[in-house]
Amino acid sequence: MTTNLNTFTGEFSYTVDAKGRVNIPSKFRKVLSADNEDTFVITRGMDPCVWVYPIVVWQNIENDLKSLSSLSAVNRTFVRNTVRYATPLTYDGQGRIQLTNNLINYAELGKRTLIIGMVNKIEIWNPDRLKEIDKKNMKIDSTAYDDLAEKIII
Amino acid sequence: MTTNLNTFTGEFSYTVDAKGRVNIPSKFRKVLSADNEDTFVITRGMDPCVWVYPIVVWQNIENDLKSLSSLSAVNRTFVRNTVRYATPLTYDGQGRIQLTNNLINYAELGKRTLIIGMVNKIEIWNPDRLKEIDKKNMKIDSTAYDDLAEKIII
DNA sequence: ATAGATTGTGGGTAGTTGTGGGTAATAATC
DNA sequence: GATTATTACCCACAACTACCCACAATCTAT
Repeated sequence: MTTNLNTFTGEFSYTVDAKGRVNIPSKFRKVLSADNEDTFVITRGMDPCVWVYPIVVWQNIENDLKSLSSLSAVNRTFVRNTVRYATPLTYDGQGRIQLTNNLINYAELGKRTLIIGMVNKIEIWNPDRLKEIDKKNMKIDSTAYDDLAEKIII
Repeated sequence: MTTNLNTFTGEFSYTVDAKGRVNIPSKFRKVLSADNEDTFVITRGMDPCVWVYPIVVWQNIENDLKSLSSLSAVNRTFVRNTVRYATPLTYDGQGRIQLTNNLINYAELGKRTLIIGMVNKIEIWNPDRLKEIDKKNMKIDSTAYDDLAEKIII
């Protein structure tokens, strides 16, 4: 395969079982670089969903955060809000990760979930919540997209 | 797992028992480097909470403090306030540390506490105090926060 | 088209973790 | 020096978690 490592695309439908476990799509597991050692970091997304980072991607974020001095109140708040809900975890023999109750509640996850590749991370959604957000975003002024168009050639 | 050593993330709810002991979450103990020899330094946080450093991380802070000349009154005050309440301690067979009364009073800790990983250190909070600070920080001038968010891509 | 491998889902079990309390050793007080 | 208070170490147990096995559905390859 020639796809970029640690890069995720596509949408998949999976179930959260009674123990709070979800499968990471096999396609995603296959593009993980070996130095991840089957480990992710899960945390709150900016939208009401769960964000899943390969550990090597997350470690870059951590290293950036380490450079911020706690003498500044803004820095303290930023670090706290960023890492507060972040949990590292390895997937089991069946390729599943164990979600935390905190994150299940935050993203209002039920049995059926949508798992979406977001290039450098993965999102886990309650399908209904995603539909709501999609509808809301339809109304985004298209000039916002125009700004992006200058940066990204698609 | 490949997680960074002496690096803490996540939020956990624990109890302070009648003897003033709190558990250090097992996930935190597991990422401690061996040269810590199960030892932390606890001290006053800049916010109303207790800060817990792995001893090897604290030693770096001490070294930085040594570089500050005592000719400056600001330096003297800063050094004094930083190390004044710092106490080294090891955790017991069950992974608990014994808090000092001074710090319990300062952070107004009751039975229920929140333990938060702050990357290079750990914070122990009274949940109510943290809620207050969270609320206050909502109103923080967001330009400083946005500057940070541009530097650190999450 | 069929056999074999892979993948998603469910459940059981043994070990770990959080919490409480007890006892011995140490320190403090009179 | 005797008594009390404080601290350190050990044991117990319930709740939880990680790991293992099972199996049906899907995909792959010959």
